[in-house]
Amino acid sequence: MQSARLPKYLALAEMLTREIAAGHLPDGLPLPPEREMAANLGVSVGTLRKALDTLETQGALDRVQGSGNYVRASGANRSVYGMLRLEKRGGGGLPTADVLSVDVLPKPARAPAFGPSAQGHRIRRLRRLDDDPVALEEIWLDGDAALPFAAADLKDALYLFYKDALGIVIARAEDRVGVAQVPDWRVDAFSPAIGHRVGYIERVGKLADGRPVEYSRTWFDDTKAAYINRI
Amino acid sequence: MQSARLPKYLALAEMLTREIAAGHLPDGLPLPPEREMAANLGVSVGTLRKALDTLETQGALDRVQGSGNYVRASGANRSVYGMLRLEKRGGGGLPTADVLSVDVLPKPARAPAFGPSAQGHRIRRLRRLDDDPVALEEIWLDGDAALPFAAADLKDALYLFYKDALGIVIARAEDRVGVAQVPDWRVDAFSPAIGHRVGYIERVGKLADGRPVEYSRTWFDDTKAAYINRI
DNA sequence: AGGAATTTGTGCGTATGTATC
DNA sequence: AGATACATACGCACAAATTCC
Repeated sequence: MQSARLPKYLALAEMLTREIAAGHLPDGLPLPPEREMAANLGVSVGTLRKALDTLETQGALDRVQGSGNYVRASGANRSVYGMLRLEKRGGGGLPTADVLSVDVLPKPARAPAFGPSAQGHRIRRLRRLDDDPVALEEIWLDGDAALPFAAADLKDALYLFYKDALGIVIARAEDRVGVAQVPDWRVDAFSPAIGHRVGYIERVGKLADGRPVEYSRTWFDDTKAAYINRI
Repeated sequence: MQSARLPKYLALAEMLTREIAAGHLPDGLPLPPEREMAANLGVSVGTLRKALDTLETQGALDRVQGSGNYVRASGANRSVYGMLRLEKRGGGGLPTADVLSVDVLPKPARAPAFGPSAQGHRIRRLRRLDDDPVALEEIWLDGDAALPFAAADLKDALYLFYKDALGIVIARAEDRVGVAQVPDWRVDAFSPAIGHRVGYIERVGKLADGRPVEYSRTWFDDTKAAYINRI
């Protein structure tokens, strides 16, 4: 059961979000008219509009009838997207993810603090770039926000789920980058075997007021993907 | 400056939400196929789909490809929609609202408790049914959640704003229904004059755990609208 | 001030893909 | 395997808001 091809409008939205997050489209920049833009991108206006709608709900775009579409590259967008950013070794790559499991469990023993609760929500994902599996990821959210959520809620864009459903906006983060052993819950699609040493990132995500709310660990196949920290 | 006509797809979404909230469309009910439904309602499939998309993001509908659209009338939907529910005297009516002001102020003196802060966010609205002004409404949210929001964020569907932007889901509420004088901030469109006695509702909205977070007062023109408490 | 041009929003119809039954 | 039903994608026409002259 392999991750289905991403619809064109979502691929477009991801691409545009990436361009904005990377600073290639500066804040306030008016995009070309939709018809023109659609022609340049080789898609219909309707498809482009669905992508732009997605950007707008992310807060990355202002759409003004009669005027134009304006980039909003302010703070949150960039850092939220920057969260756990992976790229292909040559750069780029369309990010997707398969959610492997979602559970509520006691927090892991050696984890840094990320909220008051003793429980945490654990999400495990297989991350892909251009459909190629490149990393395993384990994300912990503090259990105090007793929001029930299912794997179905967690689509490709996790940062969207954070912002829209949970109201969480990760403003800052601290990373520790190193090497670690592939965990024992590795899945078949991910190449490196259990116990092998691979690139490893440990991250604590914090709200604007500094409170830590998220803890994540990522094991990546560094023959395929590179980790880029843009925050 | 009168409230603009609601687009067809939003009017449809409101109508369907209302039907679900009222219990006319029970939980689990499969809707007719989209083409058939669109034909019955006299709209195009695309327009219907935009409305159904809205319902899905509200959590009031499950859309399953190849299978059908299924009503989800569980808890939150109904009570959230039931919040401050007004209908025309004959029943029904398409609800909209003009936001008059949004401020942060000390909480009113004789208000019941609704959160720890001494400050509150006050929202004043003119509520309409089928564009006809039927009620004045004043909503207070606890000021502790220091979420800045502007009038632009408060569209017709306040319950959507609560859920999506603030993460607040009103699970229960206590009402006091009676008669009171029209407040001194009455606007011209609302018929009864300041000081006249009209239908009045005072409500405290509570989270699932019982904590009060919202306090509202509504003065309604009971020659035009009736108050329906469905919780 | 006002009208024309530009640009996004809404709505419709249709064809094709894909998941489910 | 076939039928059914939702998902995606395209294209067009008109409305509404803004901008420009």
